Amino acid sequence: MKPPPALLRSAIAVDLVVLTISEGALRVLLIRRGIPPFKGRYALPGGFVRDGEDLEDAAHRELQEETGLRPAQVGHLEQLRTFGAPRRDPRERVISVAYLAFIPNLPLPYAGGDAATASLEKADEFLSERSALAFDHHEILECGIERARAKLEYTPLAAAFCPTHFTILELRRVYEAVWGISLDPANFHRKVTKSPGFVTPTDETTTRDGGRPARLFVRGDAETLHPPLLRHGASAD
Amino acid sequence: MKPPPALLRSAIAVDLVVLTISEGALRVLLIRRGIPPFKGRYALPGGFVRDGEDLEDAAHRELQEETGLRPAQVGHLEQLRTFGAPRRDPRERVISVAYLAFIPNLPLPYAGGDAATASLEKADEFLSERSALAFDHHEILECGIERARAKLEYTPLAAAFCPTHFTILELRRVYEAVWGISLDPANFHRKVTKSPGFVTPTDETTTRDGGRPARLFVRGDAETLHPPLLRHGASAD
DNA sequence: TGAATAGTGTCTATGAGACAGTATGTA
DNA sequence: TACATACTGTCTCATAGACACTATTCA
Repeated sequence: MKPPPALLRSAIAVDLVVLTISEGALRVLLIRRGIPPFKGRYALPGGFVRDGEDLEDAAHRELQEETGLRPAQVGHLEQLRTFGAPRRDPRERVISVAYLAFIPNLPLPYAGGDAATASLEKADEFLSERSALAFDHHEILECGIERARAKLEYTPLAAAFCPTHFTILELRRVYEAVWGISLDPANFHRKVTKSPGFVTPTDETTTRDGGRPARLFVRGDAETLHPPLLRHGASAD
Repeated sequence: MKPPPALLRSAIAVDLVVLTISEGALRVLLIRRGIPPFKGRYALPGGFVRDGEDLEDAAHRELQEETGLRPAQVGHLEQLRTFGAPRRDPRERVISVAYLAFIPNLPLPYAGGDAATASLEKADEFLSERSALAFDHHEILECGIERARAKLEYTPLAAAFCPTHFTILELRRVYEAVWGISLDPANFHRKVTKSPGFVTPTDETTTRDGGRPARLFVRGDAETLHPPLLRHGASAD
């Protein structure tokens, strides 16, 4: 008789890929590690799940600890994937449930607590440098950005990067930053305003983007776009 | 000073949503539980991750234990989502990483070991009966089937339900079973054969589906379909 | 006035869907 | 021969993309 194989009992973490648009670029929230391993290296924010705490609650708690954002201020939060390779943390085995968050371009309320070293960095710089991040965080970041790019195709979640009232130009800038391409303003305008449930017009306008006053919209109630807004054929910038 | 909150240490499980097509219907592999809790109820196959074992390896191991299928015989395996609500298992907290598998319509080699009670059941029957499954397995099943339906739209993974050599009719039957609709044979044929990397023709034909001999195809090398094959407009059966 | 953006019109190319029609096997 | 399925042709409609054009603000 073989002895039964030892079952795993492990710590559970949540890691966060927090994305936002600022200065026309897709940015990701990173912290600089103050302790080994990977001391001084950038890493995704995250932490351990507590006894009795739901996974998504843990993600919201960590997000609030790092950014000060309460759940209602987060544009979108979804589970991304779970990373659990045996040696992904050199100290001990950790199963990490990664979450993906979209937040509007806000002045972050504070950078207190663990977050004294948190900053928003350009996503493409960390995508191209494979070993700039601690642990397996490069793989998690890749996974999160690819998910974000795909979600913009078939959901109206681009609006999660915008303030509650936004113009079509501001929405287009989200697509251009996330996909890294430029889109035709006229066709984009028609597509978005004609897509049922994508955006809802208000009777307000703004001139904050310059030029002729633009109508302000709020998020629609659709969960998916039919038909989708495909990046495939779009012209590279 | 508050005491630091207790961190979670927990068992890690993998649960499997194993889908296949047989007799024209989408079916899911279920086991009948022999022990409490939920004794006698249907459940998704699954088990605990071992010390030092990778998550995907654990999924393959469980799949082989339940079905006898070696990794190479599995059409497709991907991580689905992680379920970790505090009371999802009434005995103790378990974090379960769910996987989704597509397997061809094979006579399952054996039903030994844990799998003495395993069977392939019609998916839609268990989708509509919310409390027919143990634990939160109904939610996991819903998640898996929705993922499968979506994946057929923008990937060539329908072929993962087929034997290595298949006809366009057989591929269409996969779509019809998973989406629960009927598709126009002529348009489907053109769409699939013209979509780059979806299927690769061989020089063999078969008459196993009746009628004029049909060309046999093998899976192409594309990972995604451009443009996708959308279920949106398709006519309900 | 010119520069900038908003928003509409319109032409073309592409693909989906409906469905007719031809090809080639089995019973 | 009847039939079943394979596959192609063709028509119509919807949408994407290119791009011209008008509208409305600010400097």
